[in-house]
Amino acid sequence: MERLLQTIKIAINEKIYLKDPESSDLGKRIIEHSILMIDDMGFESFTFKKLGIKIGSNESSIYRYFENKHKLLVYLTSWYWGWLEYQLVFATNSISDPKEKLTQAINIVTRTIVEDNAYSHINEVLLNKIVINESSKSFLTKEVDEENKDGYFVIYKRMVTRLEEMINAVNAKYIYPSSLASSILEGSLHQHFLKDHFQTLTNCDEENTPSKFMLDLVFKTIDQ
Amino acid sequence: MERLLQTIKIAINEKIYLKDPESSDLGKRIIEHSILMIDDMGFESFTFKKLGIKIGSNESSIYRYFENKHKLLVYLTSWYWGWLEYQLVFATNSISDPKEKLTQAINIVTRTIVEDNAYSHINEVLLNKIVINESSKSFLTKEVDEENKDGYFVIYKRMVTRLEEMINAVNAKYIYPSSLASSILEGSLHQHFLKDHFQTLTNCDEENTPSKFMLDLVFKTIDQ
DNA sequence: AATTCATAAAAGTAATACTATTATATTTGC
DNA sequence: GCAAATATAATAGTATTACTTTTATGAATT
Repeated sequence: MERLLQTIKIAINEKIYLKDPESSDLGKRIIEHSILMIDDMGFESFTFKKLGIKIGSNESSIYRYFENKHKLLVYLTSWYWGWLEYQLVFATNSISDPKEKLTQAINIVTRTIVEDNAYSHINEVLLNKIVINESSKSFLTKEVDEENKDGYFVIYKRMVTRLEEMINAVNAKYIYPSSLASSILEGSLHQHFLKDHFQTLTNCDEENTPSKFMLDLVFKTIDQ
Repeated sequence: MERLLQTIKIAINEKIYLKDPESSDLGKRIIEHSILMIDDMGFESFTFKKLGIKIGSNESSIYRYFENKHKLLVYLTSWYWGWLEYQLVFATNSISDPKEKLTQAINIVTRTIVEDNAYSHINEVLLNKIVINESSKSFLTKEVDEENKDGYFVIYKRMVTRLEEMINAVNAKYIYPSSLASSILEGSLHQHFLKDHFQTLTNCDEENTPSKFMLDLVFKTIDQ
């Protein structure tokens, strides 16, 4: 993406980490290799001990950055949504026609991520895969209400609100704008998952992308 | 529900368990109390050791029924979908008008579950809560393809196919019937979750139910 | 040169997720 | 009615996880 992004830091709620991983070389290596390892072995098998061995550091040093692996997952997904939000705003800001704006927004948030080298230590393609496969686990917990109160999910919620406002701008009479907005995000992640693992449960593939499915669904729903 | 259900056993793929929990009193207590405990403490905190203590049995005895707690979760969700499938077929079988049939189907699969005493040891209300809060964890794993090949998710897939066929019967020209069908199931679980934890991300509540949202979405999408 | 700070190393703890072995109680088949 | 088979319970043990604590070391700062 734009060079501009290289100078912009995605602001993550400070409660999620103990020490900002962007503030040191070790912190960046934690982020870089946790993405590679979670993608490779899945969140359940991933441990701080294994990560420590991989980055030639000690388990206890990683614990100075994140209380536990759940918080690391919350951090990674927050970063992803922050990164995507930036692209959403950047790409839609100058569009005045509400339909065109919403179309572009849906394209951005539902597309398959391709290489982006704005942040050298973060592989956005793999991070997108992690969001598809693991991010539900960040909020499907008994602690969700408490963590929500502490602002762990603000960026995600802001994304939904942005989409909701764009839906409203197209059709102010539609009575489920936030349900539709949240469905665009979760639904497209789910269709991406299905196309990789349950092809019989989706019509989405390389040609009929989740983006096309969602655009068709959204505009038929609100545009009448 | 109907008494009929009391005599019908929901058939679960035998690979999911080591010994059929329906075949013994201990097995039924395992199912009964695992539902109560997973609802109460969440899947992460739930262990076979704690379950053993609760039912006055031993951890090792539970391991003779299920290899691990993941398989127990797959069993519980499969049972739920089998139970819901039965209600879906029962309630829509005699309807000939395609639109009315699909309407009824969506109502059944998206509604809030209320008490049902057909199976004395299974609390369907709590099981529905578990499906909302935990069932994604049954397929968001590194083993999903292997388990899918072994038929762990057949009942769920059959449900999606049934909905897909009903969508086709209303509009054979719609090109995303299975994506829409899978979105009805996952999307409604997600809206139920949001209404309990993230009210700002949904318009659904007791009045504007997920069923109404889904009916509106589906018919606007395919009915034109 | 002294202090502080970040990281590393090592050791320890409680719990988890099992497995294995043996004992006991119950059921069933002849 | 008894032996054999089966189910369950009890006990103990293992490797790993998810941490915490303490101490050491080196690097940067004052």
